Amino acid sequence: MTTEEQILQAATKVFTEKGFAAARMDEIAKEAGINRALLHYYFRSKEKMFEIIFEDKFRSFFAGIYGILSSDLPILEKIAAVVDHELQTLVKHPEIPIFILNEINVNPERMIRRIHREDASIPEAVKMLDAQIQKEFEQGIIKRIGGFSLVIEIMSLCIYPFVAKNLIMGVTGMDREAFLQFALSRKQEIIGILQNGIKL
Amino acid sequence: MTTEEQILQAATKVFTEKGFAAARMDEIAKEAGINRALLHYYFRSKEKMFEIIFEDKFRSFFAGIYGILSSDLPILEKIAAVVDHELQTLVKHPEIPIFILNEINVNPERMIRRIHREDASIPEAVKMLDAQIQKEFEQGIIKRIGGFSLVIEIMSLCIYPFVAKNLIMGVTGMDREAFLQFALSRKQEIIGILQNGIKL
DNA sequence: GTCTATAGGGTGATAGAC
DNA sequence: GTCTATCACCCTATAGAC
Repeated sequence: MTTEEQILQAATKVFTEKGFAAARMDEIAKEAGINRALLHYYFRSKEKMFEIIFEDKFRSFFAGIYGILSSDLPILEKIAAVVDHELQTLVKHPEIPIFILNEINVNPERMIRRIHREDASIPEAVKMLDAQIQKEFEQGIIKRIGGFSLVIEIMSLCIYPFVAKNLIMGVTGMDREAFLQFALSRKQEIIGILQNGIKL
Repeated sequence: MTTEEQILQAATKVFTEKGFAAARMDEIAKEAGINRALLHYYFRSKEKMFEIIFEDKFRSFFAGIYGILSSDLPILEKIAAVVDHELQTLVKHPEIPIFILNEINVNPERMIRRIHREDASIPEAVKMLDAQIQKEFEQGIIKRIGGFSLVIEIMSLCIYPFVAKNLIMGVTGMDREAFLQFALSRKQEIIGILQNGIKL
């Protein structure tokens, strides 16, 4: 692994654990096993490093979802596919949600600007979903619901446990492994709840 | 309002907006319209101030839920009551979830210790819920489900939008008022989804 | 109680040797 | 490319006047 990759890996760990404000360049350097000055040699500033990592995490989290949302699966199957994909991603990267959501919270304007620059596809995906729901509703397959509400419900059920991961682990005494297993075990339950909610 | 109250109010605002690490004593002092030194006169350190505010927020968020969870309402009504109470609290204090969850994330051990000291009632509430579900299941009223899963599902559907508040507002263009209205408007939908999930 | 001034320590960033 | 040394700033906390 190159030094640059070592640094990025270390920085990813520290930034996702502590957030931008509490992260220390010194800790990143130690984690990477190199000197503090070298971080600046490769990435110039803490801010630049953070931006690279944030965009990478943001993309890796939302990539794939649009593909599924805009596929031509019938809505009930689409729900199952999105939930499946979401939980797979979350189990692989359990730290992403709180990392992204917290940074957006600390600095909403900057983060929203960045997201808009990166990715204007969320509103479009919701529109397409609305159209599909309308169609299947007219065909008498499902209830009429809002595409946006549906997306929020899917996200809520999938993502929230990961946002509250440390609270859940602390309260129940689960370790990391047990938590991930618990999160995955809810898949069919979540899909069932969502499908029940829109089936006639 | 006394100086102490002014400080607490200002500190609450800054801590909940920025989190502990990014919050600045100077900003709190300016917000309170007083001198920085006075913060230390009243509260000694940033940490002490934070602890007071964190515990207050944590309590005000969970207070009331146990009462409802351990009441003798049938489970379907209990769900409606919890969701109603939760959304009321969230609309009044929309900033609490990400504040609490993020601080737990940055410093899990310390926060979990504090929570255990404060409040050991979550596991008990879950146990009682399990017993009630078992009873109503045997009476043929509802499906058999896990009390813990149910609690997670309620929390997910109620809390997640508030955790993602700034993302949702940024992506949709809603302002604060519109967001709160949207969040409240989901109440019946959430209750319906949850009740459907356990009705026979 | 409230202020000004400043100590004291940490943190991001840079200069310069190798 | 990688290091040591150091700068310059920021931030919490305290001392001391009023």
